[in-house]
Amino acid sequence: MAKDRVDDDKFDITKLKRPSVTVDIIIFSIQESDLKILLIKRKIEPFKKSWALPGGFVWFDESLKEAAERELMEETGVKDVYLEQLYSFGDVNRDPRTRVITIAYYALINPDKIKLKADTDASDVAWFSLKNLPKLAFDHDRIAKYALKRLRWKIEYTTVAYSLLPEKFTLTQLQKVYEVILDRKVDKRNFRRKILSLKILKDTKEMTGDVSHRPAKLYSFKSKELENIEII
Amino acid sequence: MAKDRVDDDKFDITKLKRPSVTVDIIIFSIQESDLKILLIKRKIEPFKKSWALPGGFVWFDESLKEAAERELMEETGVKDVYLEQLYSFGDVNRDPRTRVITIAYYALINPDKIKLKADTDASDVAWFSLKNLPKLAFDHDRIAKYALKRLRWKIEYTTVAYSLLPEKFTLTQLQKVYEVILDRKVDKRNFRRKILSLKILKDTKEMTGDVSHRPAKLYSFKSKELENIEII
DNA sequence: TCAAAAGTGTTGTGTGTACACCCATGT
DNA sequence: ACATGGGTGTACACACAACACTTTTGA
Repeated sequence: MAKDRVDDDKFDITKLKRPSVTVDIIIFSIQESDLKILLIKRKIEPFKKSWALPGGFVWFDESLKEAAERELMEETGVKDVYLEQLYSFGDVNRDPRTRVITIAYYALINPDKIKLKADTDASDVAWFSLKNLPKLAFDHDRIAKYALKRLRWKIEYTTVAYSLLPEKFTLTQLQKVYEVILDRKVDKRNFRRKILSLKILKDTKEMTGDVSHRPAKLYSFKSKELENIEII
Repeated sequence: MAKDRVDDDKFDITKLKRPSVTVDIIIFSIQESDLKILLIKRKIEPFKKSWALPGGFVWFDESLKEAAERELMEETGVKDVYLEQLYSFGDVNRDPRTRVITIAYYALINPDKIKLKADTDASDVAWFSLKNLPKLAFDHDRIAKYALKRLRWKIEYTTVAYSLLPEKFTLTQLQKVYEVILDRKVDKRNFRRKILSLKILKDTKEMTGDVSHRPAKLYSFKSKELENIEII
């Protein structure tokens, strides 16, 4: 056993038969009070006409994160959004063509940026509610499920919620983000007391206008650094 | 942008210039009341004679986890231990030879299994305290640091501690696991009250013998399934 | 004046934290 | 008898959960 220890160094690493490496991205956003992800309809086999996560090969001269950023830009036209590595999936037969290992990322996009989706062809790119996903290509169901699990954790224990909201937002909007992601109602008074006690919000001194009910205060996050705090 | 969407399908994926893929493993165990990891001294360039994490190439016909299990077996002779994917590291120049993406795993080994290390050559495989790590090869410092962070989180919020202990253990041993990993003292009475209230331990009705002080009750975990509970 | 969302407090319950002494055993 | 780790309870502070009505605006 010990003798195999340096096996790696015995290979000519330029000749070894190598798996392919891709990145796939789960792009989350909140639209119509619902949590959605972006999917793409495949045009070729395998899984032709199935919906799949956006993704593609990692180039030889770009890092994993750069590959994910590039894919994100290609699919949505957005950049500088929250993007975090999720997990790597490497089962031998997850792609029927050949051995493909994928590094999954997830992105959070706020409504200000989403307008850009208009320039994609609506018939083969679409947002789907997580409550109503079609059967996805490859092992993408599993990946999407895992991403949702991570997002739920992340929103409870960090300040990522800012990535899903516009710069300025009301406490009710913030609460809705929590309710939609966690898929449960949250008590308004307790939520407000808790979130304000964390001192992570800044009162912008502005109010919502043009609403046919009482205007609400607008807040923004003091910091866009991701902080680890128990939020809810 | 949208037109690039199916770039992946335009490549002949058997010919694309591909990064190499390895797995590296951070193998944790508690020895001499200290948290240690297993390192290997490199015999060839680059980083010849530096200490590095055990690892090696992912074969074409094995999953990522199988590759990690194989490496673990090769280095330590153990199997059926706690093994979890940590993160994937893919900076372009992390290996000076060529493009190498590594999927890092971490393993937790209990003292019952560790005897096996004897059959490795002591001069090029060794356990190092995390408080006293040498400078590691490649980006392995960063990987080890990240693994420790994950382990700290994991032990606070799940029942993984069982993986670092023998089948039967005393409450003091369990507490020591927490203290060593979290690197802080824990109050004995509060710890015991908390851990017993979680109902995850079973009283084996046995006691430690042959100790020159009052014997202690031996406990075991009711379940070896990993449970997500706030432990401490 | 109505509809719609904004905003606001109190109380009970449970949980975390701080803290010190006696017990059982082997040498 | 002494050294060593095993084992136990209480009090206070704080956080969480449950719960309903008044306010402000536009239509």
